[in-house]
Amino acid sequence: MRPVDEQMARLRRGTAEIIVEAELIQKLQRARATGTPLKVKLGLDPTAPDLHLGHTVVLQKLRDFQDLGHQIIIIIGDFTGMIGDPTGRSETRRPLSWDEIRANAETYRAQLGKILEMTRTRVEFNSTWLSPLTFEGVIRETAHLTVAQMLQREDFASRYASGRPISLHEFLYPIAQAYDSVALGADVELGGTDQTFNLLVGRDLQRAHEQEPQVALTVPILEGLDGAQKMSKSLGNYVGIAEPAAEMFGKLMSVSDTLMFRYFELVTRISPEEIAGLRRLHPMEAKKRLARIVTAQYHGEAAAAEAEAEFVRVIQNRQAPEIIETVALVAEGEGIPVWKALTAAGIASSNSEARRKMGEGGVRVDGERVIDLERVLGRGSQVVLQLGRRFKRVLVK
RNA sequence: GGGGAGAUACCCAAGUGGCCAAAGGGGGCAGACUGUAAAUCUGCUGGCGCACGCCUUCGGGGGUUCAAAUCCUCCUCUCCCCA
Repeated sequence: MRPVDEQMARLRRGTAEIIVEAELIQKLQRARATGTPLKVKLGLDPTAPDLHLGHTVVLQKLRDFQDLGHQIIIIIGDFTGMIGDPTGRSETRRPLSWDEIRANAETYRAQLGKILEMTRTRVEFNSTWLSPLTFEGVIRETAHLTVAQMLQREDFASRYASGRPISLHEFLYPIAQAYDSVALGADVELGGTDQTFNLLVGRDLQRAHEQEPQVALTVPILEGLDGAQKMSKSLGNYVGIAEPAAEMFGKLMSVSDTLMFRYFELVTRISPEEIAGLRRLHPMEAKKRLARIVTAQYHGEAAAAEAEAEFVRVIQNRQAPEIIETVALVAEGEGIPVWKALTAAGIASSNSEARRKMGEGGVRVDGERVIDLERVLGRGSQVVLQLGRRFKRVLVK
């Protein structure tokens, strides 16, 4: 195991907060002296198995621990998933079936492999120890925490203050997560800064069980493509790591200049010095580098290069994409009206929208703007339909 | 247990019998300008072969009325105050 100083240097990078840093140093020292790796835990929600760049921030930190020779443990929160981490919006979720959980876990495994070394990664389901907890057991655990403690959580406090509902079971989420730490005897738990409270409850509960409290290590929350809210699938402002290369590249190019450097910092492994250098480039060039690096990370260099070429072609040079999906449509009589073709090809979500967009000048047929609602695509014609950034090649039969 | 307030479209929020497919804002989409950035400006933002027409939508059911988001009634959910 590397010297503690060296380990700490790596672990501190890109970290938001380490609670308590001195304790982490102590743990590392002991681990090194006894040759016992630390147990480092990260919980994942089983309901949304599509990882996005937001997840990669914490996963890369987990990888750091792994590289430093520690035991990393992924907890699939199949049990806690039934509760749903309190966000104010989410209600109690529909419990997932075992098959769904298994399927999601497999999806995870495949995606996690892009960042972690899966052969050295322990994966656990928290239903293993949470399901057998009796009501009596739950009472015993909840008795260790107080309502005042729960209200320290910002989300609860603000909802309580503004009169929005807090379901009782929502209190149980942090407790269940904390119990995971107890069950594992975790030394460190990772999470985004929004997890700080939950991680701290873990410390409290471990103390109550006379375990050495875990160190809570948090990483910054990555802003989504909108640059404002946190990246999340439900907000639709995310870049999934399993997305096609071209899409990934395009999404990253649409990020704001400010956000771009945030992404350089949190999503790539580039050193601060290099990032400083990139600031001197034309922002567009720098952004292409970002898109290229990230895309290559998940799709390989070749695919990233191709994605960039496509970007230049379609977006910068305003040409039609290299590959456009072809849709065959059935003509009615002489042909099919453009607006109807737009809907049928799945470019517009309704006929009304298609007509509307035509009127607004947002529709092109073979690159030529078409506003006339009467315009018909004749039988046997083959054209490229375009609404904004959506392209489809249409074959009228 | 008692009293009060509330539930409106993706979100916030106005509307308290017809002029309401429902103000305004946010978000989103499209266009202009660009570097598919940001900022700005413009248009649109329930569906229907498009029709000052029809259908669906103001928490859910039932009712009053020529006409209901608006009135009555029951139900479900939420918040506040008192106990």
